Amino acid sequence: MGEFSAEPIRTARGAATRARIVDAATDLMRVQGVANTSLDAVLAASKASKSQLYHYFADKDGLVLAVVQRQAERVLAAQETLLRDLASLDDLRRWRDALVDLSRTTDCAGGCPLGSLVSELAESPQPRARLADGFARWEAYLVAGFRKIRGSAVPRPGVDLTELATATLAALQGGLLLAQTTRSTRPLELALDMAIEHVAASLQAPAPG
Amino acid sequence: MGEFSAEPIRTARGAATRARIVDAATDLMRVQGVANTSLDAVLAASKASKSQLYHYFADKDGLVLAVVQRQAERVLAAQETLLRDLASLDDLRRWRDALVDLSRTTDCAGGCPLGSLVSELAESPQPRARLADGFARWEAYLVAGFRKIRGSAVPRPGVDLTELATATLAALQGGLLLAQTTRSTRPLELALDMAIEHVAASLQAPAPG
DNA sequence: CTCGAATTGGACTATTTAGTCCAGTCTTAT
DNA sequence: ATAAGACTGGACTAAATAGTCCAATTCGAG
Repeated sequence: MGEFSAEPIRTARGAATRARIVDAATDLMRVQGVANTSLDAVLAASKASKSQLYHYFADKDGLVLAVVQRQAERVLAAQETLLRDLASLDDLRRWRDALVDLSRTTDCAGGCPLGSLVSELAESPQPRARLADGFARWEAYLVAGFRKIRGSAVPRPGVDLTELATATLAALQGGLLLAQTTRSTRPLELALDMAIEHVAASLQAPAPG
Repeated sequence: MGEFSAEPIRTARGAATRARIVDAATDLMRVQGVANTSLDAVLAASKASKSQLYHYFADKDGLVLAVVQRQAERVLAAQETLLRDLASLDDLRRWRDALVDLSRTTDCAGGCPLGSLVSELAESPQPRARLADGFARWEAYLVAGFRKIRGSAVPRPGVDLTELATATLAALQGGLLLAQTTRSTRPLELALDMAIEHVAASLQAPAPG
């Protein structure tokens, strides 16, 4: 308990083995869920052995923790790319379109790789904390973008960019969840459009009067 | 496969047994997840025997299907009560407050009883279809409320009440997911406030000019 | 009451699963 | 080169789990 792995890594070979296991587990748990992915399946997919797995992880919970971390890194890296140059509302709309396209190409299956982990892991303290951290970093990317969108305009009083990002991320997550359920990108489109309108209205100059 | 249960129910006693099993399974799967709830645990909680379970359900998938149905009924009954008399934006805000309070009293744990089932079951056709149906009925309640809010006002062109309901439900689901992750009701509040503003703006008379 | 059908109890099986263990191989630093 | 220790292969165990089976009990209609 409390350790990230049973043993620290001493060699590059060991690090590669560990990464191979985590990557395979991340892929499998993404499509099958955490509880439905057995360690044997992970070992088969990563061509590793039992002793390798238990050399690097204390138990399945330890592996799951690493998987959460890995999935967060994947999602955040993708989002960082999409959001890095965000500087206008049109850029935000292009971000929306990219997410919708991404969802469409996977037939809306799977939902958000990070969001899907929540219902299975949110009652376990350590995974929950890492998921929360992942979402917080995601929000930070949005906040940075919103700041650039607002630019040098007069800040509208009472508008908190962090809260704007939280609402936007909620719309995204809920949109993906409904898209996954209905197998249609429409809920995602509607939710993100609502969020973008909300951002646009909030970043405008104070209403006259 | 394809059957709701292994056997039709012939007596009231049998119906009661079946209901007892489904209720216990629904409770357990709500807090532990579907995959992490064993049939033995369901039987212990419902004080039923193996043969009773397999008399009424073909297999675990059959039971899960009944659980999805049951959970949808529970959630929709609660929402129907909350949304039945919805006729104004202030009523909508009270609905928001009720959901936030509900989330707070459970310490934001568990998320939405229906939404939490999505990530575990959305890749199985029958459960997914029932979840989609549940969300559709939920949206219908919202649409009915929005129609009353709009009342006899001039309909703003291009506003689809169904789309408004979808976006609102997405905000709710995403808000609950983030609330569950961060153990704070704040994301839920922000997401629902955004949705309500969006509804208010959409149901207003067409902007002048 | 009585028979056939519905219902029930619970032992039993086959499989899967997480986790253990140890002997053996590779790496690295000296 | 060589020893210490990192790393690996895979057999093994104990527990949990889904699902089977049949004898026993209860119910409802006549």
